Amino acid sequence: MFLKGYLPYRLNLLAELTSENTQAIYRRRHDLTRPEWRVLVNLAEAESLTASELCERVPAHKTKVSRALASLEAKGWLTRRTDAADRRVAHASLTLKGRRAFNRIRPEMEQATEALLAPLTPEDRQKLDEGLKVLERLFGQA
Amino acid sequence: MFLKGYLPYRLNLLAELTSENTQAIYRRRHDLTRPEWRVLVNLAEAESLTASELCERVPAHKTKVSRALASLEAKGWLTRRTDAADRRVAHASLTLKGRRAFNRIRPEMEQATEALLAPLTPEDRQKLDEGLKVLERLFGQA
DNA sequence: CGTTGATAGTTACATTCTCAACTAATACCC
DNA sequence: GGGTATTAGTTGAGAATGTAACTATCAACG
Repeated sequence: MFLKGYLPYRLNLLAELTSENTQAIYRRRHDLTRPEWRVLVNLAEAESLTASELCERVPAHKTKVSRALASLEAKGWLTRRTDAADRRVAHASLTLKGRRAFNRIRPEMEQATEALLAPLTPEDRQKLDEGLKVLERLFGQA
Repeated sequence: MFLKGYLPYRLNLLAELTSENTQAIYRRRHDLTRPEWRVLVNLAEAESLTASELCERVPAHKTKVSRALASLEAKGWLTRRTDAADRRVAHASLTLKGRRAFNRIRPEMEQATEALLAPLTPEDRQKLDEGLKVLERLFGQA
């Protein structure tokens, strides 16, 4: 069958299957969209970021980032202060509440992924990683 | 950084990057959604399929398949006839017009993917394929 | 038969995404 | 400086998606 050997199809399908468990965690259990979750992760690792910087890192379109920031701000998980030198720019950083939320969610996410990959041998994991690295190099993500 | 080594993130990102070119083809150039495109492919390879069969093969939720079928039928690319024995069931099959459309789009899709992967050596491709197969076996898709 | 429960597929509603237009602030350049 | 073009970020309209409810048909069991 055509699609079965077709790279974009294979990747999309595997991405969906792999994301099912983890999505359930941030969506259902913590009421976050994927952009919100990713913004949270990036802010947790960066002290403070502007919307543009988040667009690059997430990565996502600016409208998604903008709405994710607004939603997380409404939750009280982050605050924004406008840059003194360039008043178009706002620096977002997690509040204590946001940091705690991340620290609660992160291990749940890691556990879910580890549970999913539990049946894989170290050799399998190695092969998987190498395969993905091929593409990451291709896209300059490596 | 946490996400960079995180499998669901890596897969989703690679899937998105890989799909960009090909999506542009079926979306912009041929005005098809992804479910529509996948239904088209599956019907092109199967003579005739019910909505349920398509749900399994695409794979997709029945609402997506239902809408894709309705849309492709409106385009005149497929017809449906209700099963004689079970009148809940409808068998969809491509019209000549639908078949021709698929034959037009398919090589464009293959070319786009091949262009994307052109920089990869045979060893790279081998590694990529093996990595994906690890996951496909995990999910029983192999 | 007739009631109850399952199944195939569609429809409705709420959420999310995409894309374009918009506002506000800054940079460029004569 | 004053006009024009860029840039940061937000908002709005329409498409696509997810979830649940719905219709129609069939199966099972008394």
